[in-house]
Amino acid sequence: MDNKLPTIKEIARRLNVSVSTVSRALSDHPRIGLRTKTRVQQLAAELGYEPNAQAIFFKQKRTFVIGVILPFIREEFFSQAISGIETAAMEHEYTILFGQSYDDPEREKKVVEAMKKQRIDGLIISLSKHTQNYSHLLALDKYNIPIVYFDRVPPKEAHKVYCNLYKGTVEMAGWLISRGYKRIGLINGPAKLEASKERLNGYIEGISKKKLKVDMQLVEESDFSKEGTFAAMKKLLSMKNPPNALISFNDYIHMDAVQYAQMHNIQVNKDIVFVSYANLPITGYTAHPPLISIEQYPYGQGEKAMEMMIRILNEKSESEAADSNYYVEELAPTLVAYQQPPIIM
Amino acid sequence: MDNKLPTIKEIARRLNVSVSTVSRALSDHPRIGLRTKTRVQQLAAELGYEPNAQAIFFKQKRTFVIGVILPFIREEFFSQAISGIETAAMEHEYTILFGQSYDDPEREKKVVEAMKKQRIDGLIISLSKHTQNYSHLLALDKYNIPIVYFDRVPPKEAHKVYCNLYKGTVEMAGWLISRGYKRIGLINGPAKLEASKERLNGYIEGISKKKLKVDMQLVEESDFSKEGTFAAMKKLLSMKNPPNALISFNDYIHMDAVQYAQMHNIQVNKDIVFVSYANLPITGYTAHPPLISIEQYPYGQGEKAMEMMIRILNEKSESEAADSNYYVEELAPTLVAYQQPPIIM
DNA sequence: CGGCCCTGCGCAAACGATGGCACAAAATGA
DNA sequence: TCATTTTGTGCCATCGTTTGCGCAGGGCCG
Repeated sequence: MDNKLPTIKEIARRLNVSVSTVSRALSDHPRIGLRTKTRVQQLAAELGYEPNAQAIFFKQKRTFVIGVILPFIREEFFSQAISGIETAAMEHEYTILFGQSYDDPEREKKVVEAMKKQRIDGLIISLSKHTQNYSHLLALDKYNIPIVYFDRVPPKEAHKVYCNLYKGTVEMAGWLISRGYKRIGLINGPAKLEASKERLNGYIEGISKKKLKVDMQLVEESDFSKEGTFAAMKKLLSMKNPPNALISFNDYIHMDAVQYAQMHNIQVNKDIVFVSYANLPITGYTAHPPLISIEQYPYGQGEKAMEMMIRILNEKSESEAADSNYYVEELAPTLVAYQQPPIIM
Repeated sequence: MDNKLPTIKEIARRLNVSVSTVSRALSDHPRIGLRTKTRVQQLAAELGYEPNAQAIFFKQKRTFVIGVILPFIREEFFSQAISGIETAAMEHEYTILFGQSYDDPEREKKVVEAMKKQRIDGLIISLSKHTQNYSHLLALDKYNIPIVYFDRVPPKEAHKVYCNLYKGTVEMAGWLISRGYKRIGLINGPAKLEASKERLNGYIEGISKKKLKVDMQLVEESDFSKEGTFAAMKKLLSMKNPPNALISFNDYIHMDAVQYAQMHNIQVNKDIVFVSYANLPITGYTAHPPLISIEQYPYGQGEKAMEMMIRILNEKSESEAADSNYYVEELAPTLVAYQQPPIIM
């Protein structure tokens, strides 16, 4: 009944050697005699000894735990991202402490604090949409906990991995225009979000580049709710000259927009061509996936973020010295076509 | 540059008191004088002292970390489940160590071992589909790490939370039959899975109960791949007397089955009525969601699993004594109808 | 005024493992 | 044969925190 876990002490006691000898024998220290080493290792195996990581980490001031905070794991983008993170972590013997912000800065703060308490070695985070204040994240600095941002990254200097959606949007607009779609609508997110600005700027640049003029009436905002998207669609569809192509902020807005269009007898991808960001597998099951999508490589972003983190941690332990420069990895998004649209004009 | 984190020792040194006094002052011990207490607390606040959870947990042999292992976080069922788990955990100041098995027993084992190394306080797991050997999980017993199984639970005695899909399937078959659908197909998972057995037994019982005879030709298996499901569909549709209703193992198989049907000019939910398990939100965006679904409350299951875990941990610390009986929470699944089917006959 | 209790605090052990240093015994070299 | 090196092992401090116990000084009671 005395389920005493075997410790290094226990082994030492039984073998009548000191704990340090056992410690060294187990880590194959060259100064330990072969006989002793064998005896120790045998008994350890027999007892099923496993080092107490807690104790080691405590002494070494590392936990081999990386915190990961995402807005919503239920969004496929993020569930793929965390899979990339996890896989990279396992390869390097790190584990993942998980938390969601639900796009709520308060919750984000709480989660960050809980993780700080646990003394994670580093934090990988995709910011909540509404995070403006970074104090909870800056507080990690004091604890020497590096942060790698991914996907939803802050504008400031920092370690980060992200897709340049500005460029992607420019390309997407160009793609549509070159196929004859000149009235391109955009259902964007709330204007103050970085993610919205990127898309809008890309949209404007993409259209201007083709010598067309931008009609801001074709740009609407959604607050990401179905109602918000429906309202945006209503405005767009009630125009005298409605769009014949529509860029949606992401696949979720895309799906709601399609739903609205269908309810109003619009022929999806005929009357209006729908395109979107993300390229999530689920859209493949929907009746009308976006005609083209901007692939953002969530798995790859996650993987890269984790690898960046590990690089940072290794450098930190190598040299206490200055590491004042930041790693930035910008991925070029790719246009993925599900099917060819009719070329008009 | 000496970013020394404030420790209890540092405070003691500065205030010329002993560390124990500081420790007690911070935890509001009654034997510490008001003056000292205030001085300590003030300096602690000033230095931004935060207790090193690592150290405390190390001493107390608890980490306040619960491991969570899921097959695939990208399945919405599981992403909802982990949200329930996380929320319940936060309420009780626990954090979540996350890992996926990808339905691979080998990987599951690795993840379990990594978590054991981290000395999690408990493990919540939804088993990999193919896990037959429980040795890696039984090994946790030695470390006094309790396990709560959820959703995919083992047949043996254990702490568990799950939906009784046997009952759900009986109901679902009855529902179909009472609306005139008497040739009910079933695309099940591999026969050796517990989850498949439940469904099959429910299917048989549900049909027999209505005094109909079971036609095993209507039961096919899929290995969960699109190809597997397509093959199953092909067999079912090539029957002389094909089914007019189809139960799919889960929403993912359902979606593939619908896709196959559409490719073969079957009128979905007319020629054949499709029903499924899970009731995931994404199916709402598909062209043909299942007509009815068995709601399995993933969020609730997750929440309950975490609460059960906390109960177990609390009891363990209260009494070292026998806790030989297991908690089992069986949820009754609910039939959810998206739309009414035509009643035939 | 002596014994007793309360108040306020410090000492030190403990948690599990690591690693620098010391030291004895054995081996080597001159 | 003695000095020196090598080899194998033990001692002890350390990480940050908690906690049982001890002890001094003051107040109270009889």
